[in-house]
Parts: sequence; C-alpha cells; structure tokens
Amino acid sequence: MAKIVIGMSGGVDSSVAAYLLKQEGHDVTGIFMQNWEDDDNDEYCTIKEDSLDAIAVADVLGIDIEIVNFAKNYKDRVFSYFLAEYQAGRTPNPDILCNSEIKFKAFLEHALTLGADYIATGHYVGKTALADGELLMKAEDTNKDQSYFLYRLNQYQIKHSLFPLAKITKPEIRKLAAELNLPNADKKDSTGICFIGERPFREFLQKYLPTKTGKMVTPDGKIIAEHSGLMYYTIGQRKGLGIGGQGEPWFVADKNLATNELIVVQGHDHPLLLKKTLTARQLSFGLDKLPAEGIYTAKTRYRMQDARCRLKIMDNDEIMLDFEQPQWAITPGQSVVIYDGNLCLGGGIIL
RNA sequence: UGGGGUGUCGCCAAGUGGUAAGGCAUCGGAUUUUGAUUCCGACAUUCGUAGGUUCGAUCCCUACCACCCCAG
Repeated sequence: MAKIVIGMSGGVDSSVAAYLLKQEGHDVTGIFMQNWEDDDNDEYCTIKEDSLDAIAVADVLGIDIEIVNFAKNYKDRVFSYFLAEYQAGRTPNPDILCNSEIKFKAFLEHALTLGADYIATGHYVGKTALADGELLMKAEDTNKDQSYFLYRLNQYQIKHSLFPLAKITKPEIRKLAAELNLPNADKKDSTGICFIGERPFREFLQKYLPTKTGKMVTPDGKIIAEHSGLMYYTIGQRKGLGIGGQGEPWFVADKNLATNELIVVQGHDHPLLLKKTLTARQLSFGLDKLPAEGIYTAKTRYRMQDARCRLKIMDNDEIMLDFEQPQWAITPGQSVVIYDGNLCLGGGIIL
C-alpha cells in the first residue's frame, strides 16, 4: 500500500483511475487543479462544474479530495510560452508543457509535500522498468494512447508517477464508470487546451496578441488573398483560408515572417507539404540522456501513426530525423516524439 | 462607336426545350486533452433584366443591361 495523490479533472478517465488505485488497496487522495482563471464567467462555469464532478466522484469512491490552484504557475510556465510561440509564427503544443511543468512538476511537488509516494493521473499511457531506469510506453488502448503528450517527463517524474489506465481501454472505462454509478459516467470527453478548454481560436488569441494582416501567396509569389494574421494559421491548415474557386482545396504550406506572407498551395499532397527530414531541439528524454543513433519510429504530431526513421545526433541539443516516407505537414513548434517499439523514448520540438 | 464573346450559388463550373451535376469556400456535426488533417451532413423553387414563342424555357426569339476581347 502506497500513498498516492491523483489528479482528478472531473472527467471519467481520472475518476476511474482513482477507483482502480483504491481497489488495489492504496491510500488515495484526489486533487482537482484549477489552473485557469482568466475568464469570462462562461468558462468559469465549466471549471466549476468540473470541480463539482470531481468532488462528487470522490464522494462516491470514498476518498478525500482537495482543490489546488496553480494558475500562476500555469501562466508563467505554460501560457506565456504558448503566446510567445504563436507570436513567433510557430504552432506550440501547450499541453505537452502543461504536463512537464504543471501536472508532473508543480503538482508532483505539492503531492510530495503531502507525503505522497506517487502521483497518478488518468492518462492513457504505461511505464516499464529497464536496466537503466523507467520509461513511458504506449497504452494498451492504442487509439487513446497519450504518451505523445508526456514525452517530456524526465526520469524523476516518471519514477514518481503511476498510470492506472495503462492496460485498460476507453470503452471499458465507460463501462466501469457506469457500473460504479459515477456521476460523470456519460460525460463527454474534454478537448481543447487543457485547463482552458475549447475556444474559438481566433478570438481567444486575439485577446492576447496583436495581429497584422498580410498576403496569402503561392510559392511562386502570386497573390491569392489576404490573411488576417500569420499566427492564426498552422502548416497543413485548410479550413479558414476562405480561398474558393477553381480546382483542389488550398493548404498552408509555410509562413514568411519577414514579409508577413502566408504561403499557400493547392492539393492535399502538394510536394511542399511533404518532408522527409526534420531537425528538433529542446530535447527531452525519459532516461535523461540521448538514445543511440539508429532506426526508430517517430510521430510529428499527436494521433499520427509513428513512422520509421533514422535518428542522427547533431549535438547535445539537436537531433535530425530522416524518415523512410515523407511526412505530411511537419510543423515548427510541434513536438516530434521518438518510439522504440512501444517504448516512448522522448523527443524534441521541431525547428 | 463598329465587330466578336460571355453572363448558372460567395468563387470555379456542368447542363439542356421537360422542370438546376460537381468542385472550392462557408456553416453544422463526428473524430481529437495542442493547432491541424480526415470524415459525415447542410448549402440556387432558381439560371443578368424585361418581354415573346411553347402544354412547358436556364436552354429558342427580341430588346435592354453588365463585363471581356479585337478594331479605334
């Protein structure tokens, strides 16, 4: 029996995770994190609802629950980065940082001060012990696998974490939740930036960042339309360009910060959207050291199938990946995560 | 001003005397703890305007309007 502090979001996954830990006989305490309080009342409501759900679940399970507020940490370590990246024309993944900086840092530290042996979350991910440490691995439910979002966890963070959902599938979670009469058994899965939620993207960014309109141009310089600010677009984006007319749909292929131009191309499989290599920095690996050069698989965004590639180490903080097959819409600011079979080794941020 | 051409959904674009394809864009939904992609659904009682011929016209005729091209 261990003392475990579990992050409870008010969703089914973390609720059932808490149940599973309790079933195993551990001393389980729940914590609801409130990390965003910037808002209009509208959004505050869903946070309030989520906290009430978490409390209701804790009540059903018979565990203690506490609400903590890491909003300042979140703003300083995650949200400011998120804004800076957008301003620089890249497409950040805030949830990855949120995991490494908040859930598995601020939250972990807090849990340890409460005397916890481990923290736990409702992530769909597993971990395994190797000769030189512990590593994350893909969840049994490969459809829901969230190891991509957790690749930045270091050895210390992995060692202090438990993932009760490693070997269970989402449908089983729903079923269990229903059998346990959890009040959130049918609650819709949450999406959107974690702790902030789903937003009308443009309006949300607009609240924080100034925008500058400019031209949409083809690779050979032909002006096609106006864009409403480079930060509103990401590589591979189709919707929202508003370019109608003849032929195939248009996609964002690139951004030119210097000229404030958005490069657009026609056709999903345009050569400019397909790249065989990428460079990544801001590396982070579960074993706290670079893996050996060689053949692995990697994904350049969540929910992509990992693709075979060769890892080349440029220096201590730069790697290059050479894919067997070209990858679609490799996007600066997004993370590339490297796998060895089911093991999630780590990765970095695409240049 | 003379000659030619074109006018069908926001944009491309089929169509034909028998009662408006498709694509892009857009909107809604599904999928998704980033942002995308993808998938599904919706989307012109109306064919530049006004008359005429016809049982019936977007398609035929006439006039007008607009735009484009060539001559000037």
